[in-house]
Amino acid sequence: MKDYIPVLKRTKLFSGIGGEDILTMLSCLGAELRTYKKGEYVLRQGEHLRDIVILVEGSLHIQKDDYWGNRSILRHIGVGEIFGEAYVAPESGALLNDVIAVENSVTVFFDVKRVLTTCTSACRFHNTMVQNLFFAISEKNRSLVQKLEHISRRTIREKLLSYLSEEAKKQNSGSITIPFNRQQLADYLSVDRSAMSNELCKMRDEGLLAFEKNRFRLF
Amino acid sequence: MKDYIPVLKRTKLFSGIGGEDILTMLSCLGAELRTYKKGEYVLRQGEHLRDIVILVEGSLHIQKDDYWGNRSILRHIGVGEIFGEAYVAPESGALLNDVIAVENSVTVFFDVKRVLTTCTSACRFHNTMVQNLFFAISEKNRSLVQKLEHISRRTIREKLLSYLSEEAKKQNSGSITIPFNRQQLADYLSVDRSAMSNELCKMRDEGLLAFEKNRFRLF
DNA sequence: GCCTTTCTGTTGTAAAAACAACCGCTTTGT
DNA sequence: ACAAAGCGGTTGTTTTTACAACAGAAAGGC
Repeated sequence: MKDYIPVLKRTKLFSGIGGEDILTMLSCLGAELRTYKKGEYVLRQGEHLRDIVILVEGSLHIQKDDYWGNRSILRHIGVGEIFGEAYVAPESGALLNDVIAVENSVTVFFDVKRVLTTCTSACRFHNTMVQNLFFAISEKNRSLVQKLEHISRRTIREKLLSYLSEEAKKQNSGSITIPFNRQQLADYLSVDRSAMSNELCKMRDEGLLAFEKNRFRLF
Repeated sequence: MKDYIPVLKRTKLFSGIGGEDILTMLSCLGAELRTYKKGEYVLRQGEHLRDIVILVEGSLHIQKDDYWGNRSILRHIGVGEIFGEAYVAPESGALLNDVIAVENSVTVFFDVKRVLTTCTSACRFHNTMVQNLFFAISEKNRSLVQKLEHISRRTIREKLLSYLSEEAKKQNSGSITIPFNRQQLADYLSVDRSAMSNELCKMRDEGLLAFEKNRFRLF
């Protein structure tokens, strides 16, 4: 667990809390390290979640497969990101999505309800943590709205441009790397892969962008 | 302001707080009542928000119009619902959407940062309120995910069924009333109104559902 | 009551997406 | 090194959607 303190320190959840204190809190909160091989499930749709999870190594996809095997990718989780916060509230029902390891990954689980429900004076970081949680989920909320904006576009081209230009803004560069291959990007944008591939090549031929694998450059 | 205490008391934000205490808190937080006529803007895209807002009368739409006048409705806000929570975090940027009064409406604005940033021992409800805020935004997060699920469907029919059946589940009945007219529903689901109208009638003819105005019954 | 505006459904056409099948290249595993 | 699996691009066909234009019904204003 100690190895990951530097990562944890940089997460939104532990913002403003020192490394020493994090270690104390983790044990107090019953933190648990779990490892996954590529392709393994971290969480499954329908489960009830009692913990909040931080990814400390690897990468994950939050996704959903329907009856016919059509996959929809809700979001990509990178190192240092939190997930599961939306299901910590008492009335929140079962998980709506699967969480799956895209590569070998390591997570930290811990029972955030202890923070939320125990006497608030028990630990001086309770308040900080609740507030951090609030900011984290607030940010996730805004990013979901932005994803809705991409998906709401009517054509594949518009969806691509909406997504790629937001990534460019986030990464502060016209040259970006995305965490998806073609199929995954299509599943993320809810379009057909071949149609999307086609559109990408048209856009490239028109001089709108260039790409190689998962690196894109916008002009 | 007093007139709306019963409404406020039933909101998620003041859950677990008595009417008397709410009144005290409101003045302490600089709560402000604002009224809007049908069609007026409550908030505008690009603004920076310092307050959290509760709708106590009427109804609102959170929406966005692009350069060409295409409207996209993000969500409908009913009496007792909170909005703006996602923009209270310090690093959250400008508002991504407009908020507009669908009918004559009344809101309560108040500076929630006072709760989040002042010494937490100043008021015994600070912690309750931060926690309530957290649960509220957590629920909104889940509902955004569900909306993404509707929009992610590939055909208009699937989008309609996804949306309507979720409403039926929420309203716990096969017979539901939606807060949208046809154009608004189309803007909510990001499809063309006439195509949607067409599809609805086809579905009716096939015996999948029945409707009259904004009332729908699923079979 | 009458006029105007808004709302909903209808139709036809053009554009776009989904779907399916296939190919060559790369990566992976043994 | 070889076979198998995965990935990305291409093409043709079918389905679906967007778009535009219009008409009748309903609602709202004066």
